[in-house]
Amino acid sequence: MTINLPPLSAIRAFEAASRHLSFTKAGDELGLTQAAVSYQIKLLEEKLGFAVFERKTRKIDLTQKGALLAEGVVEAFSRLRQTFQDVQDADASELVVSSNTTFAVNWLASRMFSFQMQNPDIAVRLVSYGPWEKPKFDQADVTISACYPPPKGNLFIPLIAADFTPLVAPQLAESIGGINTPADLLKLPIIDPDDPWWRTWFSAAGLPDADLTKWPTSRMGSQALEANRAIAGQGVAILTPYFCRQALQQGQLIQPFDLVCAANDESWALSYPPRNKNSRKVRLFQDWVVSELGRDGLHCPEAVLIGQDD
Amino acid sequence: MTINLPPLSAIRAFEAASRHLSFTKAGDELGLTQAAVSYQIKLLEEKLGFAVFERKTRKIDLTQKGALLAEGVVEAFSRLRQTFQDVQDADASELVVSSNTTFAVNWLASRMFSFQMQNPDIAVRLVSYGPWEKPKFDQADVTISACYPPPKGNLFIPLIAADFTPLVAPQLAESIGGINTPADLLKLPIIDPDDPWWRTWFSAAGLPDADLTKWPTSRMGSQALEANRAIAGQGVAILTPYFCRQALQQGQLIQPFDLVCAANDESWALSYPPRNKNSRKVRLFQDWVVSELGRDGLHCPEAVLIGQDD
DNA sequence: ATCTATGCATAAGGGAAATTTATGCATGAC
DNA sequence: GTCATGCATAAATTTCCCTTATGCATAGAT
Repeated sequence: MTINLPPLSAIRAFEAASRHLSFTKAGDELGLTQAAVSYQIKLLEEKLGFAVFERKTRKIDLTQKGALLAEGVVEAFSRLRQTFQDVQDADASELVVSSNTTFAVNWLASRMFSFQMQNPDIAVRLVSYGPWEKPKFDQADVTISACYPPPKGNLFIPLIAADFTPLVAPQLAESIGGINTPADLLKLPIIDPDDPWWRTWFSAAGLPDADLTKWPTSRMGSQALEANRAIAGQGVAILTPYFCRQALQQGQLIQPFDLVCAANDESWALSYPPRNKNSRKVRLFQDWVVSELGRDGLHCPEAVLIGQDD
Repeated sequence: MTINLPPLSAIRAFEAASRHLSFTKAGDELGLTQAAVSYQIKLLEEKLGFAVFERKTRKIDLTQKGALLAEGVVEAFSRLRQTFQDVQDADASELVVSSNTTFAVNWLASRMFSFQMQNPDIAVRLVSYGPWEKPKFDQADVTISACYPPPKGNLFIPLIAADFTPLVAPQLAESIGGINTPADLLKLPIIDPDDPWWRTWFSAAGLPDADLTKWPTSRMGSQALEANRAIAGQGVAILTPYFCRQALQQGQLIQPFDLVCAANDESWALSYPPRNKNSRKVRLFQDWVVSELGRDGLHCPEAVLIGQDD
């Protein structure tokens, strides 16, 4: 099955030289000197044991065997180039974005249209993952994640601080005569009481021992679903205010306390493997995300290299 | 026309890895370590901007794009291998021998059959060149020449000293009452009087001023033709005794004088370009020539490298 | 005929890139 | 839990590829 080929650089030089019938022109095409091509051809002839070019003065011709070789070699390289071209074209035209559901629903979904209008040559495929899945950093061109640090070596841009505070529908707050102290919250149904954010927030609010066990476990899996239940008046949820701007502005939800906690490691961030550093589609997407955030008054730091693995 | 391909060594590693779905096995096939393949694949992915393999535990799979690439790349390499295989097979099975006419007629012709019997897989093409042509060292696998030194770098085996002495048909010698002194030769027609060998020989025989101009110029071009004329009694020729062994043994020719001159640079020799150093067919031919000469009691020195150009 | 420009060959030297060695890590099998 | 397998990674080394600087031959021009 496996015949030993001569050195591939020699074959490549031969391929170009056989098309141009000139070492000098072949060198130009390959970005090499004439001497380099001459060297490679000689090497090839050495390996093969026969001449592939006849050296005339100021021109070269393929020998008979050289011509036979050239035919197959040129075709093989043509096939190679075509293959890479095709796949690279396909790659350039499809952007796979992996995002956790929260970000996808609260942020991406409503804005993606603008990206697609700006970049009609790029097809976007959005792959979201739930809160119990790990982001598939390696299967997407770019990933938006929280909680999980990207693999070492990835490029990383913090987007949005994952801060949180209880939010509640105004009618529900009224139903207990208004919410004045953190303890008042415990009079209401707690949406997703297992979310560790609750414990963090109650501790910061001076109630480290708040009993959160009396409500049934029901992790929703995304802030979008929790927010919907809160808006529907089914309970009080712990949410990131930025994602609920609209509901807050429109009065569907209110924020009873100024106390907003921030998760340390759990900011939303955009990241991608280093091989995409120069990828056009990834750059376009990153720039678009950053500019969208800018329109909300949020400014993102530069991309940094992740130095440590999880 | 010319798309930049990723590094060819990376493509080669990918080709093997995509067939084996294993870096380790690909390394084995290519004669590399697993680490080298891993490195090359990573390099390729870096250049392309997307992954070609999905790393699972203890196995790898092609990604979607990787699979597209693999198809074309494997085919292209298959084409390359086939091409080189075919041409190398063709090369191995045809031996082109360039020889001057003298050696071809006097020596090769009658013996070539034995070589072909010993090596039925090798087709021999004999290209002879006349005395006024230069040997085409570069167009033959192996060249047998005299007078012209092979190009620098060629391998070179002296075969037969080009010595010479006048030979004549016995009847012709009788016709002038026998040949007793070198001057007697001048009473007979001189075949090919322009051959510089005559001047050399007459000088050595004490007649540096022998007048050779009275016979018409007629360079025959090969000892075979001159020998035939001598045998036919048309004159006296200056010939290499080794090539006329048969005629001398059978009494068709006689050698009037023991004086045999040797040409310095003009021995017959076998030579070939250095790229054929390890060529099977050339080695077989060289060994056969040497052994044939050995049967005539002649022993050849080792091959030497030509250090100076003509 | 002489001169010039063009194109390939060659030698020496430098340097980038490929490869190896020596690890580490994850996981599937026992 | 332990071992074996297979890929990843870092550092060091080596290979060999390429360039620079020449030489040489000759076709074409004057």
